[in-house]
Amino acid sequence: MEEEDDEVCNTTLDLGIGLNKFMPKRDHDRKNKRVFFLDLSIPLHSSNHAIEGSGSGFGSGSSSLKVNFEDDKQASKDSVSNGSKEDEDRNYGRKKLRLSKEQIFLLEDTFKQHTTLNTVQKQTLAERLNLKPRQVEVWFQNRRARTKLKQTEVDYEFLKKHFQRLSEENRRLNKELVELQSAVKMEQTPSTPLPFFIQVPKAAATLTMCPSCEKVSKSRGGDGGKAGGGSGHTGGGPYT
DNA sequence: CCTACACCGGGTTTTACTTCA
DNA sequence: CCTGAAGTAAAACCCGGTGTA
Repeated sequence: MEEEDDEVCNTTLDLGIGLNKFMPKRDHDRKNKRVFFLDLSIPLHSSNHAIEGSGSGFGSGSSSLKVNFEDDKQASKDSVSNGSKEDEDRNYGRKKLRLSKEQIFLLEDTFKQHTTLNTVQKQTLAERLNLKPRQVEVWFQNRRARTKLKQTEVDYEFLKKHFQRLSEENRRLNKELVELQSAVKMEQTPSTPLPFFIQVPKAAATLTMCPSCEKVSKSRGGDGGKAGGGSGHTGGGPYT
């Protein structure tokens, strides 16, 4: 609604060639309206503004906040045209406005209080910032997008670390599992020293298992159940 | 139900500015 | 120091979806 007022009733006189920066292309395209402009806008950097008050009284309608754009050179340069020939020469087409520190301060302050604005709040804030409601609206949209992106990055980092912890835990548990399986295997091969004491039945002592092929066979009396060394199976050298 | 409108999120384009070779 | 290419942040825009009167 306020957009319509902004654009249809816009009194901007634009001498540039191409799209008027005060007429969002979106609405122009969509509604195909013919709009005439006579720019009577007040320059942002008129004189000696300053943020008076924190802006916390936003929306109350009794705010005394004023904005100083003077010490922000870029804002002065790029904000709403002051009607000079220089600006007119540069302002045709899409021109990106650089918001001043003071404007951003108030916008951020308002954003902290509420991340979305109703029509009245938007209008009020736009007036206090000497911006168009559409600009305030766009700023809030972009600000929400930035917040969401930042939150996504935070979430990603958290999940990444969580994944690393779980991977580490998984590795540790796998290692433990292998060790336990190995211990169980050793339990079945009494010829090798066990990591813990197990009383082996005498009958079992007569059995030997090749460590490589895991073939269990009855040992001959003379060898005394010697199965270690890994070479017993292949013959090896004569024991002395 | 249909329509017009406002608003929003997501994505893209454009521009101002910074960094660096 | 100057300059131009590359990178970045953010303003502006587009489009589709949704809620509401």
